Amino acid sequence: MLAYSGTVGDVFKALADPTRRVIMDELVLRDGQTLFELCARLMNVHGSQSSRQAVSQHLAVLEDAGLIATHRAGRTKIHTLNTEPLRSITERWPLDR
Amino acid sequence: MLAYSGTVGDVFKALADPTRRVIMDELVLRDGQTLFELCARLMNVHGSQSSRQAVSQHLAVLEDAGLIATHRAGRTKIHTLNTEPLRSITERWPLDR
DNA sequence: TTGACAGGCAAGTGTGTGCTTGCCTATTCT
DNA sequence: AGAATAGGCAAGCACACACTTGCCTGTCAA
Repeated sequence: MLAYSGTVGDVFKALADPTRRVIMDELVLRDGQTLFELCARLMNVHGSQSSRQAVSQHLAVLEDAGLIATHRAGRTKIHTLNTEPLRSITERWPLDR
Repeated sequence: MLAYSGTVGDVFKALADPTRRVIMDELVLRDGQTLFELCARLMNVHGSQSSRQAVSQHLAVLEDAGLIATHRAGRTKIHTLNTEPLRSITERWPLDR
């Protein structure tokens, strides 16, 4: 039971940023990472140079769009991928013509 | 054989705008429309209030992203939908987990 | 309890983007 | 030929957005 307030447009706006797409890629590789883990992996694995605050704001956008879910574990925050909103894309504009 | 110069990110940026999504919707309903036809239908059918120039610029963005193809017919320009770039979305972040 | 760790909040900045405005080219009709 | 039609080009404006900066809150270890 996921509770996110994103509209359809928020999904596209969220994915319009290249850094946020890389975050999605990284969560596909390893789901359930914290903010610091994501920061380190974005730098080392993906060559991104985003600061912690920048990544944090990107994660907030992705969460508002419903593309990731979060829950706190102690002093860390676990980010989990949710690709379900992407389904509406191919449903809206069918691929087979 | 479609020739468009759009990158992956252009597809998302193109779909991040609500007016452009409505244009896509309208082209699903009735493919191969001209600029003026699209302007009229956006106003009457979809309640949009975009000017001719605004719609024209939106169509250019969609064409750069490879989401529509165009060809001239006399003094009109026919816009044809192409949903193929959308396939890369679900391929990049698979839906079934 | 004190310090380090993980993250959040809010204001300010600079670039990007959607839209308008004004004028231009090309094609069709009478 | 002349006028109307269909669309293009380019400069300017206003707002949105990504990012920084600085400081604050909560959690764990010593």
